[in-house]
Amino acid sequence: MTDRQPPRPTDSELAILGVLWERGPSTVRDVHDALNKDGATGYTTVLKILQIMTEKGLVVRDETERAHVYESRYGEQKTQRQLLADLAERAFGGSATKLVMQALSGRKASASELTAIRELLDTLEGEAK
Amino acid sequence: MTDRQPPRPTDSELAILGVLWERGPSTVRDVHDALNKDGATGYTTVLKILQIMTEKGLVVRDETERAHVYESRYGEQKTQRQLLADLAERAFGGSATKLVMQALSGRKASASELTAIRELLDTLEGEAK
DNA sequence: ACCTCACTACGAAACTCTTCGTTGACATCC
DNA sequence: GGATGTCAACGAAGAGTTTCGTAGTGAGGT
Repeated sequence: MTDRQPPRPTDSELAILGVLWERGPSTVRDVHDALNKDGATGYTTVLKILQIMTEKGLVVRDETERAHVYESRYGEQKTQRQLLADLAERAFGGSATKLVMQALSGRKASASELTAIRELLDTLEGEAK
Repeated sequence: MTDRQPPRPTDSELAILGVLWERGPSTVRDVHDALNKDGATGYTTVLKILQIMTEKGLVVRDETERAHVYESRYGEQKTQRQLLADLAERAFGGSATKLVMQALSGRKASASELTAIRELLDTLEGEAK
């Protein structure tokens, strides 16, 4: 028991997680306001999803104040890696390398982005074995 | 109208698409048998999902024979890129570069894999005006 | 004390996904 | 030509997701 691996977040959950990562611990109203800059989602809808996410263990809730404060339980990078590993497994036959190469060739990257990736490669190659 | 962009395949649909990509056009029985090497999925379940995928436009169906023959409508790479673009949008703030870098640092790659990626980078950088 | 506002909780409705049992059509084999 | 087996189609059940209306509770102002 202790801590199982987190479940895959749905689309709405991911949108909320994005706000929590950006803002840090937030109330329902905070999240709702941040989300409604573009899309329109009802206040109770956000609340409900946050409640479900609490049950799932995706977020933790601080109930000491009247307006409960929610915080993402897992960091942005950890969640992103989880999602990538999941996608690699489901759609790339488990090969993260194939995923990377497809992602690279699938879009135009600017020269500076390519340089950044190349530097990352240098670092990885340096520490590999 | 004409042709809209394909919907995101679900997990089961992706498993079936994997078989179709590997085998080429196949009957329901073909897919079911290929899938049941490891997991256990009922025949009618595979049939039902293929019917739904036909409605969605993810596969095309040849009904000339008694045993209908299904074929993936979109290529493996196209679908993979679609999924990656989707994930980048939903979880990486639209930045495919962040996705790539996260995927690279999130796992150990062998030296040969790193080399392959580096070569791809060279190609991309060459043609990036 | 009372009114009003903000907040959480509850639950229902609509929708999708996954699964499979059943049915009816069709072909093939004695 | 009747039995057997394979096939697509239909429908339904159960779980999960997303949405929101309504109710209840508490806090703060007048």
